[in-house]
Amino acid sequence: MAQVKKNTSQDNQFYDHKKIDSKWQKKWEKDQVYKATTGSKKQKMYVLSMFPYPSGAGLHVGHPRGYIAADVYARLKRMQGFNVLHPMGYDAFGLPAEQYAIQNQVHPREAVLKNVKTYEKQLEIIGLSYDWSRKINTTDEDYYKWTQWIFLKLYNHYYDHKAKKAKPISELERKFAHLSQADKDRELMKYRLAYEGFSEVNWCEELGTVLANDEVIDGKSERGGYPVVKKMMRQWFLRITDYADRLISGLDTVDFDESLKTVQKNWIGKSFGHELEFKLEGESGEVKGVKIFTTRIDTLSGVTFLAISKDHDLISKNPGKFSNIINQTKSWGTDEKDIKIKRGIIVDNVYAIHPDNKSKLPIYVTNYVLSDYGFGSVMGVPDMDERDADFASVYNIRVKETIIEKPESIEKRLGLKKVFKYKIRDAVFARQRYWGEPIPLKHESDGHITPLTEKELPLKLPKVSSYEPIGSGDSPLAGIKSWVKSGYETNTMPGWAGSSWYFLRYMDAHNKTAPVGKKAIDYWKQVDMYIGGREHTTGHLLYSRFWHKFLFDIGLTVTEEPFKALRNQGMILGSDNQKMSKRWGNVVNPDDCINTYGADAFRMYEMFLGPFDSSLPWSTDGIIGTRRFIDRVWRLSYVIESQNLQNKKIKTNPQLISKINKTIKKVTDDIEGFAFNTAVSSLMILLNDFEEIQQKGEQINQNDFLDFIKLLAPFAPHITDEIWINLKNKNSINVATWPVCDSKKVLEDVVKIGIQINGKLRGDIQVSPDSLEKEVVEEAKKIVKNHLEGKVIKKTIYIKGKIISFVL
RNA sequence: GGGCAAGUGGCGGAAUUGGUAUACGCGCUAGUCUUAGGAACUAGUUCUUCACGGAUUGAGGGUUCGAGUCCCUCCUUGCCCACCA
Repeated sequence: MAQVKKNTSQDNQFYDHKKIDSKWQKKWEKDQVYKATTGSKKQKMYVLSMFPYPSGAGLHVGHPRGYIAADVYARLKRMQGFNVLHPMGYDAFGLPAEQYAIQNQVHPREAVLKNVKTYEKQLEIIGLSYDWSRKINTTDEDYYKWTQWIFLKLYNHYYDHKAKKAKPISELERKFAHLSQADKDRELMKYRLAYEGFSEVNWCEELGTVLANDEVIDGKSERGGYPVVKKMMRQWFLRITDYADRLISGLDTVDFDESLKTVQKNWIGKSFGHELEFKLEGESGEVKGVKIFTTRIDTLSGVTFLAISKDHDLISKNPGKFSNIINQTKSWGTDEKDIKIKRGIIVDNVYAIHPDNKSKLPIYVTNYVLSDYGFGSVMGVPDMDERDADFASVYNIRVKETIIEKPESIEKRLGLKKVFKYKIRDAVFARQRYWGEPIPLKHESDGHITPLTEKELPLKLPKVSSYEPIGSGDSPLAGIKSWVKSGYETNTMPGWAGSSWYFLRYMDAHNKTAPVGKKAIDYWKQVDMYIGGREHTTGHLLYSRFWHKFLFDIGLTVTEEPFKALRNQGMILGSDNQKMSKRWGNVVNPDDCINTYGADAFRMYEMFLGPFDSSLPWSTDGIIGTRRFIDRVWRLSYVIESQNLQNKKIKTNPQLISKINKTIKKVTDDIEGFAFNTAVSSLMILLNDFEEIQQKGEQINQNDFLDFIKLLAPFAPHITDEIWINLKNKNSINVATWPVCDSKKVLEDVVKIGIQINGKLRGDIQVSPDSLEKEVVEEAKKIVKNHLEGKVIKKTIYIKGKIISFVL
C-alpha cells in the first residue's frame, strides 16, 4: 500500500487528516449542526439510508458507499436551505444476532450492544451528518413496544375490499354474533390482517428448528448440512395479499428505478384469467368437479388431460381410495433436481369431462402443479404449453390440435367470469426463535385468543437460561413455565418486523404515547429520498410499503407511500471481482483506509469509483488519487491565504468565472441525479484549472476559490470546514449558502468545433458561437482545403457550436 | 427456462436530443528535486507506424452527411426470479 507522506516537523502545508477530521467531528457534535427541527418553517427534506444490521464482522468498504451518498445528498440539501432530517439507527432482532450470540456464548442483547458499538465507531470516523439524537434500535423496549402495537392493530383489523381499506374487526363481529364463541373466533380469523393458520415450513430435525428458504441449500441446512424436510406447522401470517393491488398501483406514484418496480410487480405476480370447473365421472367420492385457473381460456379446445397437485381435494378427500397415490407421492423429492423431472400418476377410474366436446379426459397427479397457486390444478394443453407437452410426451398423452377461440365467446357459452390471481403469498410472521419481538397475544385455556391492551405493552422478552432452539419446533419461550402458563404466544416476530416502520419512528423518536405523533407526521410526512441496496426489493421494501398503507388506512400516516424516491447503490466487490467476504479473504476495512488517507479522501474515492448504482471492484490503490487531490486543495488554500495577508485586491479571472459557473451547475445536477463520480471528476478538473492559472503567475480571487470549496463541502466536509474557517469565515461551511450557477457567465466567446468531410474528422476551427454560418463555412473550407481540392461539395451541414460537415 | 442490466485503453470509468470517443483518476514511462524514493512535482501515455497516415467503443449487418449512442442478428458476462398454469 502506498503511504501518505509523513508529517515532517516544520511542514505546515502537510494536511494532517487525523487532527482535522476529529477536530471537526467533535465540533459538529458539540454544536449540534445536524439536528433536525420538527415544525421548522424551512422546507423539509427527509434523507434516509437503510439502517444496518450490526453483525459481528463490522463494516467493510462496501457498506459506507450508500451512507456517504446519502450524506452528500443531505449536505447539499442542507446548504440549499432545507430543514434536513438525516437519522441513523440499528436493526438488530433476528437470526444473525442470535447465531452470533450462540457461537460466542453471550446473550443476544450483549452481542447487539457490542456490535452496535463497533458500528458506531466505524460510522463516526467517516464524518456522516446524522442527527444522532433520533437514534433507534429495534430491540429497545421503547421501540418494540410500538412494533407490537402495530401488530395488534393488524390483528384487530380486516380488509374491506369494497372500500379498499382496512377497517376495525369489530365491524364484522355483529355479522357473526349468532355463532358460538369458538365458531366466531374461527370465522373472524379468516379476516384478520394478522391471522393464525397452517403452512408448510422447512424443518430441520438435527437443528431442532424451522429454517428460512435462504438457509436451505439443496435440501440441506446451510449450517451443518443436515437434511431439511417440509412440515406443516401452526404459523402467524400477515395478509399482505389483500394489499396486492394497491402495492402495484402505488408504484406509479413513486420515483423508483423502473427495473425495481418491475421486480416488485413480478413478485406480486398479478395475472388475469378465467376459472373453470371440469365435471367428474367415475369413482371420485364426494368430489364432483375439478376447478382450474387458466390465463389461456382461448386454448380450451386443445385440452387433453387435467393435472392436479398431490394435495388436491380429489386425493386428500378420498384417502382410502387413493392411498396408493398418496404413498407414491411421498417419495417425490423437493430438491431442485427432483423438481425438474416431471412425475405423474394417473388417477384410475376417474375422468374429467370436457365442457364443450364432452370427451373423457384422464387426470394425473403430478409434481409440476403447485398446490398453493390457483386451485392446485391445471388444464393440460400439450399442443400449446411447453410444460404440458413435456409431461404428455413422458406419459404418452394424446396431443390435440388447438383451435384458438375468442375468450369472449367462451365466456358467454360457459358462463365464465374474468378473475385475477396473484403469485404473492401471505407473509409468514412467526419464528420459533428467541431473539425477536414477542407476539402480544394470550391463548386462553378454552382456545380463545386475547390480544394484549396498549397499556400492557411492551410485552418484554423474558430472561431465559438458554436462547438456543429447544428442538421441538417451538421457540425457547415455550420452555419457560411461567410464560407458557400465562398463555403467551411462544413464537416471536420475524426479523423484518422492526424494519417495516422504523422510518416513521425517526420523525418522533422519543414519543411515549404513539409510534409517531401527529405533529411530527404532519410535518415530515414521508421519506423524500431513500438510499439502500437492491437486495431488499422483494422483502423489506415491499413489507414497509404494505405496513405504511395499512397505517395510512388507520389514520396514523398521511401518505399512501413511505418513500417518495428511492436510489439503489451497487455492491462493492473485492479486487478479485467477487463478493466481499471472509471466505474469499478479500475484505477491506474502511477504518484502515481512513486511518491512512483520511475521511475526506476515503469519502471522495467511494463516490469517484464509478456510477452509484453499478457493482464495482474495490482497489485501495486508487485512494491515493483523491488523497493527492485533498493535498493539492490544502496547498492551494495556503496560496490564497498568503495573498490575503498581502491584502491585495485580486480581480476575478474571466476564464475561470465561466468554468466555475459550469462546475456549479454540473456538481449540483450530478448530486441531485446521483452521478457522484462525475461530480467528483468535475471538481478535479476545476482544481486543475485553478492550478494552471496559478502556475501562469496569475492570482486567484478568494471568492472564486470559496465557491469551489463550497462545491467540495458535501464530499469532503472536514477539509472544507477547516479552510472555510481559516479564510476568516465565522460559521461552519454546513450553514453556508450553496452557490447558484449564473448562466450568463457560462457563455464562452470561442468554441472549438470539428470539421468533417464525408463523416471523417479532418480538422477543427475556433469560432465564436454567435458567428454567422457563412463565415464559419468559408473559414472551415480554408482549413481543410487540401481535402477539397478538385471536388464538388454536394451538401454542407453546420450545427452551431458542435460541428461542420461537408459531403462530397 | 423467464426477466433485467451491461460489454469503451494495462485498470476503474467519461461522453447532453445521434455531432471532435477515450474526460477524470489509478498504473506505467521519462525527467526535476533528493544520501535515497515506495514521497512530491513536471511532461508523456488507445493501438499501429520512423513519419505522413491508418485503425478503434464484444462480433456482423442496417439507417444517417455523421453511430459508443438508433434498428436487426449473434456472442459474452453479471444479477434477480425460477414449473405461478
